[in-house]
Amino acid sequence: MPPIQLDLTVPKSLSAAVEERIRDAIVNAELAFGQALPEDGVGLAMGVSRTPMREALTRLQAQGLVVIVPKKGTFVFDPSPDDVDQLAAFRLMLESEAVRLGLAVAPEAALAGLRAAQGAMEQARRSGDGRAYARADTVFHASFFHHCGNAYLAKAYESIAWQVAALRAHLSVPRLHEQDTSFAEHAAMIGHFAAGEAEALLAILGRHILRSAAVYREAIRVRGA
Amino acid sequence: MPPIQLDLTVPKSLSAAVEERIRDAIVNAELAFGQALPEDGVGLAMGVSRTPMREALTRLQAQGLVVIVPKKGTFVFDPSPDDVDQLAAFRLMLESEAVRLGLAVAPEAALAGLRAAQGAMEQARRSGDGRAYARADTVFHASFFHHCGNAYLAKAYESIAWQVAALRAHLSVPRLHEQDTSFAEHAAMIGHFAAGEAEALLAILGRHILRSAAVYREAIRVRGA
DNA sequence: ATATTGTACCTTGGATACAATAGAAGGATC
DNA sequence: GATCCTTCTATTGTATCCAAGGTACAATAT
Repeated sequence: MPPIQLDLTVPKSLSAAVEERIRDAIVNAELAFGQALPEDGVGLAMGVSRTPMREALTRLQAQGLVVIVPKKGTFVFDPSPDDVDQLAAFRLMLESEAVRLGLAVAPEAALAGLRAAQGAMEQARRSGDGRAYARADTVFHASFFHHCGNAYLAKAYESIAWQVAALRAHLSVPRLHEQDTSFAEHAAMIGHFAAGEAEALLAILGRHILRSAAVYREAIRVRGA
Repeated sequence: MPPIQLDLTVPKSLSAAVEERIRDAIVNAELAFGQALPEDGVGLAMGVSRTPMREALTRLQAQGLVVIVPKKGTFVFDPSPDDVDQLAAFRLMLESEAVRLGLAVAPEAALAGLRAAQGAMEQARRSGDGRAYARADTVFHASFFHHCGNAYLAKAYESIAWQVAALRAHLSVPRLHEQDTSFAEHAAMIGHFAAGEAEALLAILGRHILRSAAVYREAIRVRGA
């Protein structure tokens, strides 16, 4: 007899719910960079008290999404152009390693994840849903880490992935040309991954990441001026 | 008239103090792997209430030093042999990149840090202070990150450095031969760093890290049996 | 007019009380 | 004697209260 499998939505704690909600708000650009987040502001609006709110903010700080200034308050992170560059460089390092490990450890599983994400991206593109495209983009890159076999590497990526997603949401200029280039690059990466051609893949990945970083840096520079 | 400049030691928050204290206890092997840390246990012994204790534990979880199980309790992290391997592989990746960046960005400053740490190691070795040697060892490796010019890379290292230190303290067999090998390797790394010989340095670094990982893995395997 | 000071208000830091849940112990029943 | 059910305890999750630090603005003295 096959084992019974039931889906059970575990009642997540309030602090976890608040954390997710605020994170969504940040990565979906509902909250502006630098926006203040008083503990009794957002929390009371959701009907929770300051305690779970504080926990949520503490964890969000660990994810780099908010900055807590002692005795002053908590604010949505506000990256400088230099931050964007450093973030991209770090991301490129992590993702390159994840690609190499994934090819060595579980190429089939990783490839399946990549193709699923690509399918979602294609669908989003056809329906013109920019937000869905961005989500699928996030899933695509996360696939490398889900199958790299190193939990620490994956955790490190998690610690910056949300910041990257937030940058995408805040600063992406919805130019169709950009999306075309991006989509083509993803397809090319899948091809190289399937063929086991690590170096060719990494070359595209590097261009891919550094180009988007340049876009974000410019957007921040202009906005800051 | 020049502006008045006075040093004032800012009293750190209770939660920060508790966090440091518990972290010290873990990395100095005062607490065993898997040891339970109820919120009202350690906290009350230090005269603080559960609130700062909870905050401290939350942050320690982000540093990988404790594991919080919902509704069950908080426990000192308890790495498996596989964890040790993954941790070492991740650490090697981070540190290799830090070395490359350090050589490119601020070689003099990094070199000064390395030499200072080496001095401390030598002194600790002469006085036979194993704990001081371990601390200096930690400082040595941290030097690469303090001068790599990438805050995200440095932060990622921080998120695992304490775990590495804890492994050292819990599992290091104080064999003099090991310390001799370690000391010689550090010296060789400084030499290669000063000469700008990245590849030679990285070769030693790889051996250095993977060898200690092998020691820790074996120690955990034996203890677990 | 300007610099300083007093003050009100806002925000976080910490403590305590209460609610909810998981796990263990113990007893009753078959 | 084993098993199931109950109860009890230990621990975390959440709410609320008080204290302390920080900011901004108005009042005041020079």
